[in-house]
Amino acid sequence: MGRNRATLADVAQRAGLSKTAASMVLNGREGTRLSAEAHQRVFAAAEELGYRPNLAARSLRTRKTATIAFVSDIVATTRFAGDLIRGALDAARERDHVLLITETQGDATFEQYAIEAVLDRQVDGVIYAAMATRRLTVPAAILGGPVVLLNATSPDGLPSVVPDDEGAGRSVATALLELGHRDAIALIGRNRLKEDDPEVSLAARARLQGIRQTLDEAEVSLLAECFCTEWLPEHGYAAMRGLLSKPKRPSAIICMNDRLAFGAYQALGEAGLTVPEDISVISFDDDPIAAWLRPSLATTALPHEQMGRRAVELLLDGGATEPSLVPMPLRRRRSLAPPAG
Amino acid sequence: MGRNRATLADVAQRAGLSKTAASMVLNGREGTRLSAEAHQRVFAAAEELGYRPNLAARSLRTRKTATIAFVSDIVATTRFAGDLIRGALDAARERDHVLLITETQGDATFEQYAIEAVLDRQVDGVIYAAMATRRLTVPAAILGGPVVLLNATSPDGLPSVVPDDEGAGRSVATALLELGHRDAIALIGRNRLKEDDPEVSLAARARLQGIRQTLDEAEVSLLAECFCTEWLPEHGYAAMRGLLSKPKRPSAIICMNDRLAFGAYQALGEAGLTVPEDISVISFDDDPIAAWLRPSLATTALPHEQMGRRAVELLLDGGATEPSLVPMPLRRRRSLAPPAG
DNA sequence: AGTGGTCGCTAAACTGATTTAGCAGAGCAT
DNA sequence: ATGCTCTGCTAAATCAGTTTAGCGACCACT
Repeated sequence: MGRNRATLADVAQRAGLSKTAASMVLNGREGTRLSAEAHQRVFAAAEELGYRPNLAARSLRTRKTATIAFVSDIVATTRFAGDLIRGALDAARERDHVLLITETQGDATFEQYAIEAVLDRQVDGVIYAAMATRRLTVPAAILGGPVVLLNATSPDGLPSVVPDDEGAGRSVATALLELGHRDAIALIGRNRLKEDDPEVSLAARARLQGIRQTLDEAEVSLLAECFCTEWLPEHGYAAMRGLLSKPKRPSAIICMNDRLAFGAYQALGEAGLTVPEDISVISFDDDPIAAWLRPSLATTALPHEQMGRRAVELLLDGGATEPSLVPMPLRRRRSLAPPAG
Repeated sequence: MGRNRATLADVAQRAGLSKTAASMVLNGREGTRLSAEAHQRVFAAAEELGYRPNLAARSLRTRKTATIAFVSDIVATTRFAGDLIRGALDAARERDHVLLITETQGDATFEQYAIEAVLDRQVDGVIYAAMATRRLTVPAAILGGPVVLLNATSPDGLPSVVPDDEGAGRSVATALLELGHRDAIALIGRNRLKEDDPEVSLAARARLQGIRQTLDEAEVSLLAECFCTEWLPEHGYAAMRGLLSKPKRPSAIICMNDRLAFGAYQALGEAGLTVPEDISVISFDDDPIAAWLRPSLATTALPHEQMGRRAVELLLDGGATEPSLVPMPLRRRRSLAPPAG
């Protein structure tokens, strides 16, 4: 890989100058008194030789690698991981940095290994990412340098980037109120574990709080709240069937995420009910299936790409230490209508 | 990041030996004649100081970085990218390597930049990945070192890893034949562009070929073939409606991917038809939605994680130069049944 | 006694950059 | 002629490892 690349010494020699001179010219050092002609010669030589500095050598001296570690618990599970990475990648490229990616799989041994691997490579900073928004404690080993938490917060008061789930809760509730829904709004996806343990999820509690607050202000209370052990389609399906078996049929359903909503759609379809004429549905995440459903599902988007970007910006450009809340925009789609009759 | 780490010189000093001795002991060099006691002392000193070698310094000398570049066209678009990366990450970790990830976004400028960025960092090899299985030409710049194509092939005869789409086509057709489907099998997702231009897709042609071959051998011909401009749910929906409007109703549908199948499900649901009692459906990819659908969708899985793993193995351990075909296992699910009546 | 070999270890070179310290020559004033 | 400053540039140290070449002590053999 990249054998026989020209070195700085080659450039210097061709320009008839010292390595020192070449280095200074190429790095655009101010305050040096090299002649305009020397500049010319160095640039020309570098160009002709296709010179590119050896970053290993440079970072040995400067202790900068222009490399950021992206350490996450699980890369694969959700489609969103890719967006987080892509956003980070973009912002990193703009700053001439590159991303070293590792995965801990939530395993302490792997985490230890991952941290050592990136520290050994002298990364300039670490983005510690979680795939589900939650609270976590970062390993002490990485606290020696800049760290930003992505989709997570920590008790250490480290800079962090998280989605504004509470705001999303408010948007969702407001959207329904504006359409005239009031006393027949049901919620699918309550979950004690997610709501009560910040190390499992921060989203559940925040979303619920946003919804509650908005409804309270409008003096509306929920018709029903369904608990689900997981937020998967099958649970949404079961919850929706449960709701439909009750005497009072809801006019609108809020699902805690799009997969639950997908399950709810299935139950509604089987029951011969139409979205949104019979029942409106709104949800969270903006999973790709939301746009694919018929009718398309209104939801609040998790801005993963922006979050990844923001994390890199915080890491390299510095900035606020309080958690950086990224808004979750409401995607208005076909699944919303005023209540029937 | 990682300031005041102990250096090899520190270890050597504490052990009362030279840097040379310390280096040799820690690298487990054979043929050196250092005493057992010297070994002890070095290990002890390294342990006590928590010594970890500075990989920048090491790679300056050895020209090895234990780092692999993972260059892909698009990281985010599909959920599968994560699996590809995860597999690669796993295999890399097992070999004490780490992944440097960059994205070209299909843009020549970005690609140029990405390649330079990774070559500057002296990576030991490059995995050049495509998100849709296709043929491509790799930039000359990376040919100086080991390269493996992932989910792609190239005219240069570089080692590559691709899914066995033709085999998947055979599995799919065989599964239907075994259930007794014969003259009423329809296909959704023909697409001239994907089938004819290997730079767009290799999957479409291979899948089609596998299906055709198997059906031909059984002397069965397709009832209908629907062309779709894209492989998205809406196109599957439209195609399915088209099929249902014809006099002879199919007993089974093969969709070229799961998203098309999702659309087909929607159309079937609206038409009041039941899967699999009225019509069986089978497909390709094993997108997460396949398992979420009701009834769950039979499909052939794209083994992305295994592919990522295989790519790293090929790169580091060497191996066959002919394209490495990774089998696509058939996931038998609820959407299959013998033809009605 | 001289020679050769093995043992256990080290000094120094080397990798390719950055950075510090400083040198030669010109110009100017004293 | 001397001292001073400024200009334009360079030698050498440095970063933290790996690797080459070889040194001194000890032993065996002739």
